[in-house]
Amino acid sequence: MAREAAERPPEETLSLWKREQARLKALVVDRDTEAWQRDPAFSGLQRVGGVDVSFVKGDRVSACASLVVLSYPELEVVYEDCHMVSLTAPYVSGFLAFREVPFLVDAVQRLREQAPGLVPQVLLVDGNGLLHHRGFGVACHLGVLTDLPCVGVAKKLLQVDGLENNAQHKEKIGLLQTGGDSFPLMGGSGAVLGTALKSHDRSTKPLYVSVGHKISLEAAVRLTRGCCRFRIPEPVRQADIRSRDHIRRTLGASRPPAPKQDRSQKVQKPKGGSKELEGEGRPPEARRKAPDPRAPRQ
DNA sequence: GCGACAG
DNA sequence: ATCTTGTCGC
Repeated sequence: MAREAAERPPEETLSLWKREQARLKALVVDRDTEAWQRDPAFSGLQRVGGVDVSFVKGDRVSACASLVVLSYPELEVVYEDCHMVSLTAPYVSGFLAFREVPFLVDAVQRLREQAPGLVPQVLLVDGNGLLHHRGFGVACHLGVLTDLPCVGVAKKLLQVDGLENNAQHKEKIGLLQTGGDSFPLMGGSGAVLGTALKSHDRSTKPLYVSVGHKISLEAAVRLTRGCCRFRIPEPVRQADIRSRDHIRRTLGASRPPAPKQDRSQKVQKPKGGSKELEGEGRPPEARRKAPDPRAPRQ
């Protein structure tokens, strides 16, 4: 039971998945469709969503899918939905959507039913959009299935279509100066597949932003930048933090004995109902608003 | 056998 | 993805 969530799918399944990706790819809209996307200050944008799926260590099928909605430009969480799910597909590079997207679509559906007024105007997705083996990453997949504008935000460069995380690439990264600086990721065909973005002043590793659905790459990059308090855009970061928290709470009660790790030295647990973290430990120049997302000065 | 490999 | 403590800096 549920072995399919752990084993690599047979080639036949991958073929079917590729056909599905090709079919849905024809429905992707890679340009701005909303008025706020064209506005220099994104005026009209009020809600940005973030999705993520966290996993249970040592369990190949249990996971927590989360969808959060943040106000813009304040970036405060106004909606949260964490749901434990049973995975049916394994992770295979290039097919991430078949593992995670069904649960994210479910979450969007629940939101549409329970709080239509809080449905986000755009979703930031952990993963790639057009920057993908077949030009149809998880951000495109979720966008097409929900008809919501989506942006792909990956933490690592997916090396496809000639893109490589080599010395030259690292050199360009080193040239990025301040938050908002970026450079295009050009595929072998000459088409720009995405953008490497320094999401804030002190961040060594860039974010790899690409179009998911119903948004232009330029707006996608500006929006991502506008959602960053730290390196990871707040919507995705909150979705991640909360889904992991949900797992801890859910597992904490129904989990065997703690493996009793004996560090015959130091180490002591806080042990209070302390909830630490969660954005309040922010830098000196704490912001009330997101950084001005207007086009990079150059 | 070796390198790659979003999450 | 997951595990994991401290540590250095603003």
